[in-house]
Amino acid sequence: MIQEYNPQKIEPKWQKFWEENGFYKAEDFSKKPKKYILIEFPYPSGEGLHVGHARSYSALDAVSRKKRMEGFNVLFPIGWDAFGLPTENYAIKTGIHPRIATEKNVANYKRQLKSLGLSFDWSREINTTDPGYYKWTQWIFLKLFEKGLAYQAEIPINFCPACKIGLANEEVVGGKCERCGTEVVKKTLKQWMIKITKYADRLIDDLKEVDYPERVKAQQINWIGKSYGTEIDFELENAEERIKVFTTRTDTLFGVTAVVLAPEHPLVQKLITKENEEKIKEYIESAKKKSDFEREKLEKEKTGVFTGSYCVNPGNSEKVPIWVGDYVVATYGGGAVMMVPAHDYRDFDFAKKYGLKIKEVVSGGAISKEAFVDYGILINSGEFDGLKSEEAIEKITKFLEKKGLGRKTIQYKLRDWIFSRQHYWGEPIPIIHCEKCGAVPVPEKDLPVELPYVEKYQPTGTGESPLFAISEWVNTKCPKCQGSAKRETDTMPNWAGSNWYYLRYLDPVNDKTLADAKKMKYWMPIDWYNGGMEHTTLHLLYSRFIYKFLFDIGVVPQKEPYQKRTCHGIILAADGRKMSKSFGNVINPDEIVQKYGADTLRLYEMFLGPFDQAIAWNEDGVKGVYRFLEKVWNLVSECSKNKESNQKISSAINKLNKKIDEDLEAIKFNTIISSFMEFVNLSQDNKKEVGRETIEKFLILLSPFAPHIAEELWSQLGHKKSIFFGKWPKPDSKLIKEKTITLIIQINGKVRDKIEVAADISEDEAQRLTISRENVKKWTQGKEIKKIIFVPNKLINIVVNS
RNA sequence: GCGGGCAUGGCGGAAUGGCAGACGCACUAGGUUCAGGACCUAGUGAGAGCAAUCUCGUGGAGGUUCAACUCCUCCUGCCCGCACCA
Repeated sequence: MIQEYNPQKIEPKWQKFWEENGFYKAEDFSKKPKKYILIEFPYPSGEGLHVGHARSYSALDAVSRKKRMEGFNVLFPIGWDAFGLPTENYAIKTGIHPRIATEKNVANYKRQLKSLGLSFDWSREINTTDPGYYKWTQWIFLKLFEKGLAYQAEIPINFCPACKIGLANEEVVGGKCERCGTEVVKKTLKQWMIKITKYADRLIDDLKEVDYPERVKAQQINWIGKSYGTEIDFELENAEERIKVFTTRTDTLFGVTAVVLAPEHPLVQKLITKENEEKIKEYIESAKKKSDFEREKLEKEKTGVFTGSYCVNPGNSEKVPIWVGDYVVATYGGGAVMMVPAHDYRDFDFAKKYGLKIKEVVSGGAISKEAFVDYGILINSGEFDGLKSEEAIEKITKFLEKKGLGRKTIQYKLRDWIFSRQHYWGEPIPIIHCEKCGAVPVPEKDLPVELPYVEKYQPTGTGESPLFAISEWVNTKCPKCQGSAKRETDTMPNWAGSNWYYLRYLDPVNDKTLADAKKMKYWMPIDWYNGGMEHTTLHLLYSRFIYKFLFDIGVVPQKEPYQKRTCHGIILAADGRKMSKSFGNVINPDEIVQKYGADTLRLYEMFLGPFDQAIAWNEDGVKGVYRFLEKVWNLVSECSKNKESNQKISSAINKLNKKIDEDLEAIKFNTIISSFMEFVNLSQDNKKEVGRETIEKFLILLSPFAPHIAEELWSQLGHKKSIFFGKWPKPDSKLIKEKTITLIIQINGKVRDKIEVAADISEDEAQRLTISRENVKKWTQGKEIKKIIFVPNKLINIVVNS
């Protein structure tokens, strides 16, 4: 059997063998306990698989393989999130139809994934662009519509002038389009919106029930941005309407010296007085032209204009001027704030700039210099003087409630989800617009509304979807009145398909329902979901919301889809930058597989460093792992004829066994790989003492991580059945215990000596041995021994006077 | 500003409060080789010493403890997310 380790030869052989024998098929309703292990399905881009994909897939593949060997019925599926902009942009550039491009890219990804020996259940492969799939994406939309959670609104949206598309807030990064980097502008369009805000509280509260990393929970909570406060009504001097402001600092009500409205506030037009009219209209126009990003850039330079009108402070009935300022966010808290310059930094700046009054109402600061924003004792606040801020908030709110001019309320930063995209390559929104009946849902029996296959999928440039130009598709009949009507031409964002894809894996070809209820009951929830940190406030939040909605309408069995979430760190190029074509620093996994083999790539990616940490690629490190596999190969050939292991080796293999069990649950793949290396190093130094049984156990332990070499050596050892039919061993704690240990001797906590002693040495015996040592005497001579601390199996510490 | 996290050799990193630097890379010396590479052996935190051994050492300053990379307080620097959110 001695031949050289040649991964190129053995890997394709076993990949074929595993696939042909259906090793990875998950069995519905199996009596074995189930494990649903999920990776975020990839977007099949033209660039091909990234080594970052390989990192998380290899790790979760190891988890899946190990769980199977432990007797679980494992579902580890794969599919394609294929709708969306990158493919459409690629198609526009190259003239290749997005459908063709997708097919090509999927085929390439598939080849690459298979070359890594990942144990996906390919029989459940899904693709979000299949009509049979997006039928159910559309069905979910109809349900949202039916329950009043999908609605249309004429709103100013973020618009990318390059992609010619509306963007959700989440897709705007630093004022720029997430995809192409162009500066985003405002444009008012009629958009489909989804009421995710209705689920804000539950999205926060139910985080208690799931096992997510702390930072993921914190980020979601922060994103939803729940804050408790008071809504206060400021009555107008000359009109019926009231200006409603939101504040968390109700205690500062008596310090209000102006009310500031966002330029978009609906009352602005009404409040403009004749003498100020021109100035204000000009100001509002210029504010509207500015993008959000520009507004943010000018953060320090606050601008505004006085409307000429006044309102009344409900606390002290003072007359308060009304201003317009673009630092007030239109979409939060009603787009109006009460300005308290003495106790808010922003208001302080604004008041200084325009010479507004600064009135101190909370003592403790030096308001002539800067705003005092901490809590304190109230002053200049009439009957509330002397109260602490906390009490004052309560009492002033009650006071306002009595007068009908204020109430406790809660505000969220989270906004409703803009669900329309003016693009071709997405799921058509299943709505028909009828002049008589309005927006009419496409009847369920007519789903899917198929995306027409056309030659012209370029953006129209007017902000309309390319579908708008396809008249034979657009013109249809109203399902209600049979009159002529037009189809909705916007498509869904690509989050739509990924909202629920994990359910489709359970029942990928069902055309009666999105997935059979019994199957969902068997498989859900997902036991372990790994993905990128960048999806925390996007896909992860959206899909939790959709799952909750599906739960509410009785489709899915629980409130939360993902029991445990982990996040992988991204892989950077060797130069520490992001891997990017433009930097020319991209590592293609194909090259590594060709040069070193899939097992090397898999182990290296796990060995790199902590799984959740961003880390730079290092080709020299790859070589180190390859050397390790060569050592494994040689070790197995050399030790296969040995009979039994000595005590040291059998202790080591059991320790390794235990270490893998523990570290896998703790997501510490890097230390698992180093433990394998340690064991091999030890075995190399004790070749004659490594018995056949130990070698076989070692191969079983290695098999989830480096499946090809393990399977090959297993078969070379004469086994007829695959190593993956082998049972995962349990560490034997009796064997782990060594007969002798190295007892550390400390004097005053410093290591001064070591002795080999029996592992079960008694405290008295250890003391006796220790005290008689020359090295110890040297340190204790002439000193009083105050205390001796004995830690069994570890150390003895002698405390002396210093 | 708010939230989350991190700081350990030349590098990536390891250490249930109990031998700091496992494992890998790089490097040095020797062996092997026609050569390059690969491989084998030994060494590799800093300083002192022929050596045994000793001193210092986990961003900084304190504290708790017989014992601190680990726990607590403060500070500094860096990374990630959010951000004129009232």
